[in-house]
Amino acid sequence: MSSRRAPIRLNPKETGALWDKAYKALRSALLAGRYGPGNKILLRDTAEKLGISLTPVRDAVNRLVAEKALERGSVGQGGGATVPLLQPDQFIQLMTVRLALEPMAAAMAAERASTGDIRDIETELARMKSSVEQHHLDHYLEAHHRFHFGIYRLAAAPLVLEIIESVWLRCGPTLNLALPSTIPSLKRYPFHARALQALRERDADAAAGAIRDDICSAQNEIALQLDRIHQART
Amino acid sequence: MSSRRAPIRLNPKETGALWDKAYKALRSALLAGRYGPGNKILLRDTAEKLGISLTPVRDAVNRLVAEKALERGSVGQGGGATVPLLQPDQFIQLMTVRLALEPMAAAMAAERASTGDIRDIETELARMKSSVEQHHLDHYLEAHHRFHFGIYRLAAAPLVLEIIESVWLRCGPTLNLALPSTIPSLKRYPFHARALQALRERDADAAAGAIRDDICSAQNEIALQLDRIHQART
DNA sequence: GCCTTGTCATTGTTATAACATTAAAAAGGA
DNA sequence: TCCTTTTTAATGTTATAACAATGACAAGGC
Repeated sequence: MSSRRAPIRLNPKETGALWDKAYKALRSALLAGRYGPGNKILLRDTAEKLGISLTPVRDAVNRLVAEKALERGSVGQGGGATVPLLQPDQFIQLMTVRLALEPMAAAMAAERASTGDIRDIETELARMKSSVEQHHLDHYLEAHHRFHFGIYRLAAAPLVLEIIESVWLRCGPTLNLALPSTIPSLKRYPFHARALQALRERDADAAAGAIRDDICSAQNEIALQLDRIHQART
Repeated sequence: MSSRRAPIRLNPKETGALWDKAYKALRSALLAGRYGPGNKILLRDTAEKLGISLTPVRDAVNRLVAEKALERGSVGQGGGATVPLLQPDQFIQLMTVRLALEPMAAAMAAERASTGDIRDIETELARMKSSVEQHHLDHYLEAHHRFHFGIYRLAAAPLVLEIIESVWLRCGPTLNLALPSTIPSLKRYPFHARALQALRERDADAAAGAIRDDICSAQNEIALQLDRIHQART
């Protein structure tokens, strides 16, 4: 028998806890917009889809509920967790938090960005542009996410990054709900370009300003859509 | 056989989910400082103490881990969840987030505060003062909490309030660790008084400034203590 | 003596089954 | 026909037992 060290994994992919697998599956489905606001998530359904038992799925859903990415319905037939549809004023509140945190993170990033870092951000911006031109909504959203977080990561403040991410997770589905009707045009390209330029110049104030304007612009655009949706549901 | 209906509750108080009972028990123990950083929480121990089974305790612990109020150890003998002891730089990051959110909330509060609201805040400030004079650390912490959140609640932005609260929950145990050695003097009384005065005058900028200075002052004071603690543990 | 190695106790994880609860469908009566 | 009551099926919750992983400790070889 070989030494006990060398923890050979006969089944390398099967490492890790099952609830984590369920958590990641649900989380990425949420971020990718595969679930829209109001969609129900049933424990038994999900467990069967993933080929595991109730318990780890329940753990994963509970965790997402704790992070406010999901809401729990009551038990019984109408049970299940649902993706929350934010009220317009709740949406504004989350955007207000973004407005407080993200410009700050961008400013911190501008003070530390290396040339290589900036090249990565450029890549994402280019990807956003081409995704829009080819009407690839999914690619656009993904690149948009990576553009923003590529910048914030440079702030070298992982806890701040994590809090920003949790706010994105909460607005995400609502944003995606309102987005398809308004084709993601290049309307906000100037803001992103300004942010990138500010990074190049190590100009903290300009970086913060560009991100602030970007968020404000998005907020105005989406809030209108949201109001319309909520009126229609009355 | 009697009817299956008639959901008579022999034990009316025992309604509600068990995991919620466990969650509240652990959370309030944390906020009260009964657990300090580094303390371990074992599932089977806690389950036995509360007289329930493993599952709901596990749910509660997992939720607190999701909220970052606890950290999970690995499985096995050394398992269990532990109350995190923040590294100095992590502490700074959380304070940075507070610095971004709380002055903003205070500014919003100043624009809406009614006379009755302000009277409530005054009460808490007086309570803080007398608690310090009588060296009642617990009372001081409680009043301090209520003073701040009494203000932020006036911003009428419950989601923002909730995010601020989650940051407090994360810094809480670490703050309590460093606090006993530095008697909570009246050093920061002027900041609190300035905040109150700004509320009276409906001066948003002044309110934000007072809260900002208060947080900065606390950050400087505690960061020093934290550094000392971490050096001692090396 | 010291290092390896096997065994064991401890503890989180998962699966399964019994339970409780709820909403919707079905049945019955005015 | 409509309202009330009963039933039923769907679904989250909890308990329990089997499982897996990890660290500690003791036994044995160099």
